Amino acid sequence: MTNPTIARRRGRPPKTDYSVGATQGDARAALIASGLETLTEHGFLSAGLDGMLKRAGVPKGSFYHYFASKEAFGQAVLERYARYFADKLDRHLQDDSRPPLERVQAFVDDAKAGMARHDYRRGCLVGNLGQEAAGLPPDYRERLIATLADWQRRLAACLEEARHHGDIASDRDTDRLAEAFWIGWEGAIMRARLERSPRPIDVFTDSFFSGLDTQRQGRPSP
Amino acid sequence: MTNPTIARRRGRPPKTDYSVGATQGDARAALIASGLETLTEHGFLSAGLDGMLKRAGVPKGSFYHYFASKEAFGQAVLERYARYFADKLDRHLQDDSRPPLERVQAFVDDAKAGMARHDYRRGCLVGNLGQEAAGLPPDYRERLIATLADWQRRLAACLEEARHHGDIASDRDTDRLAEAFWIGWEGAIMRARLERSPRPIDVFTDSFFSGLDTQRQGRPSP
DNA sequence: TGATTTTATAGACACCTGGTCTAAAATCAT
DNA sequence: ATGATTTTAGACCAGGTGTCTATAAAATCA
Repeated sequence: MTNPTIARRRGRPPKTDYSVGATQGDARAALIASGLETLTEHGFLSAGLDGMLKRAGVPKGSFYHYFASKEAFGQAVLERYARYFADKLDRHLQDDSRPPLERVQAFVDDAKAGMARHDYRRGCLVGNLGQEAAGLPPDYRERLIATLADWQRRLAACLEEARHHGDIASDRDTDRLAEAFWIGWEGAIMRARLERSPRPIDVFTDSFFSGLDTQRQGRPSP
Repeated sequence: MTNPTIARRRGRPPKTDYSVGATQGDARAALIASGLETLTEHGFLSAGLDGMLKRAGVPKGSFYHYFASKEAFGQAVLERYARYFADKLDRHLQDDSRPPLERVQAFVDDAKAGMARHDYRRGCLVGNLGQEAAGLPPDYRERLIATLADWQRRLAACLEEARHHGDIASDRDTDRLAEAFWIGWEGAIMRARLERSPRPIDVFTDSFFSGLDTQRQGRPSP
């Protein structure tokens, strides 16, 4: 429990009590949680503040007390999403109780279950914002690129383990493989959402895994 | 040809000859061309009519003469894009002067050049709208799915040729390969736009081609 | 030719939504 | 009380979509 007799804070008390549930006492946290749901579903530009405020139970007037602007809010949400996702990745990819490639599959299954749980309405926030990048403030672009690079590093480390484990052909560049994974992943998430089906994710991951344990071949030359 | 014997109606005849690609006096064609540019860049929801009207040099009053609504306009643009893209696909994939897989690479190079020409600002309209599907009228979803299925058929036919040609392992399902291609393709286009670089497309296509000429292997079991 | 009918252009305007900001409310500290 | 601090209410304004009325253009009818 948090301190039972909370020292009453200065200032006007918040209208609603956020001490319930996961959003411990903080309208700001409630806003970010609400933003996560809305932004993964609708993206940034076409998402209205009103909906997120209502979902969080925070009055409109409060918004600019917690965030400088909608843009700043979006960045806060993105930051939180990146951390959440990186944690999920590590939880699976560093699970030493399984061989490396099984960990990757475990992550995929986890993500698939998450999409099904929300009826394929929510996508990847990075994918959503990436598609909107043209209309977003420039700092978003760097953040998105950096986030994908971060995920790529984490996956590459696991693939490198798999390579030493013999599950990936020794001449493959695991960093490039990880890069290819996230490129295709975003496409798969988008398509799964469009078709409201896990199939695109399966088709993509099957394709990815099937290309791992073979020596590199030539491609059609120009 | 257009129907030859039509009882001549009274009144000013409509300018319905929008078969000419150019914008010669045809406001409707100009609007769709303008919409193509804007929607491939910004998507549908966050694109304003005013910008497209201005770019087309057509006043607002004319817009609602040609289209019932922004939604109807978007569908017309999507339809045109789908045709344009399917034509480009066929032009490459049915080019009997080259072996099948080279045709695929030729298409990729064509698309890459197109992206570079527009400084990586424009993406794939299907990908853009797909990501926005949550906020779009329901008919869009079906259209988008159908369009991707159409592209998939065209590509699968070419891959099937490649299989008979010996460039794809005989036990591979070319339809599923084509499905995987378009899943990853949309991810690659999105990422290329984000990074303003052709690299994601290269990474993806390399990965795709390298997985073709090998027998199917097992994947990490569940 | 002039009247009539249909098509196309023109842009102002109504209406709504959405992001932003200022002033005030509600409480604690002195 | 007075002042400091935190939160909120609601006004404001910009921008978006869709509508409305007026007008020009192009063809046929009388």
